[in-house]
Amino acid sequence: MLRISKLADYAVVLATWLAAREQRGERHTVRDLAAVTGIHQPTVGKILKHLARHGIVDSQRGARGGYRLAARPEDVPVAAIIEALEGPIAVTECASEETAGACEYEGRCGVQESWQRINAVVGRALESVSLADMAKPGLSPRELVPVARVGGERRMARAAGDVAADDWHG
Amino acid sequence: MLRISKLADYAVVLATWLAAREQRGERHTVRDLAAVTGIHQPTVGKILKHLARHGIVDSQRGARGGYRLAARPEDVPVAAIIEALEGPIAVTECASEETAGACEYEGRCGVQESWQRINAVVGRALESVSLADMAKPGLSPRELVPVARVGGERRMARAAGDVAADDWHG
DNA sequence: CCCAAACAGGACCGATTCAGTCCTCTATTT
DNA sequence: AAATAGAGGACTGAATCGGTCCTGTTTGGG
Repeated sequence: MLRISKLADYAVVLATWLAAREQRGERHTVRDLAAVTGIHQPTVGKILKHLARHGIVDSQRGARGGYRLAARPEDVPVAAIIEALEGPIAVTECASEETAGACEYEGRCGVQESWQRINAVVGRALESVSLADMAKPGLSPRELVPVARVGGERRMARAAGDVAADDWHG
Repeated sequence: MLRISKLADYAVVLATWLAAREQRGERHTVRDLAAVTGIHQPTVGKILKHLARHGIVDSQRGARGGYRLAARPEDVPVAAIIEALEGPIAVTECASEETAGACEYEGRCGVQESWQRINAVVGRALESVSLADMAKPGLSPRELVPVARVGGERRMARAAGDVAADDWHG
């Protein structure tokens, strides 16, 4: 699967919603956000607390309090949202600096360095998409190029970059 | 985390090992592979059965049997190994065609299309790295470019593609 | 000054998923 | 025929995760 957690998924939805109506710095309460997104209120609360702790949203307590985005939507990469909920992005255990050394096969598996590079590619893909990008769908919905599999020819150079940078803002 | 399963991780290690000594089509038994990689024998067996069912390795039963890679290492993307163990790569539930429609928020979340594109980027990153790439570490270990986070400037165009295609085979 | 609104922080449990093992069957070689 | 080796699937213990709840603390309004 290589899937992000549900909480992180919800977090992106919530943050994108905030990004879409980031007007005059208005705050939105957990109750309101739960109502408009359909996500259960306690879960919304938990997620926003995480985002606030990581400086992605700005919170205010008390009556008339609530949350709003702490930065401009263009400046908040999706990767930051995911990391706020799940910690550093690491496709394998040995791919991140934090958990490197925890693998018992380290040193003799021979693929650690390769994983670190794959991880960098994935991380940058997520880093290259902002909340502003998430909020405006439908720009150049170009048909995705079919990809060769086992036994096929050498594969597309730059394919990842094409989608991440060109397609998106094309 | 955004992490692949341990089984998929082991699978890549095993397949890479096979790729590294793909000579004269020799076969390797589960016992031997377990011995050289340090992974427990039953686990190695389970993984190779999955890889065989997906046509990634070629198996032969009986005395003098064993496994070998079914294609040239350059033609086997890491993505194929992961998919053999975990199913289609899908960063979120709504990102893959198979499980699309299972999300109760579908239609009103507004980020489904964006996720599908992110998923395509990640999938291609994994598709662009072959077992041959995994087997030869150390080619152009260029320092990774630091990436701007929340509040930073607009980010690197083509970064993902640079790493996936250029750095790796550069 | 007090009450209500709203977030902060963390404990907690139930369910799901995953890793790992085992058993039986089939195929191949000697 | 016997030994070797994979095929296929069932099963279980553990770890993780999603979701809820409870108790503070802060803020604004009457």
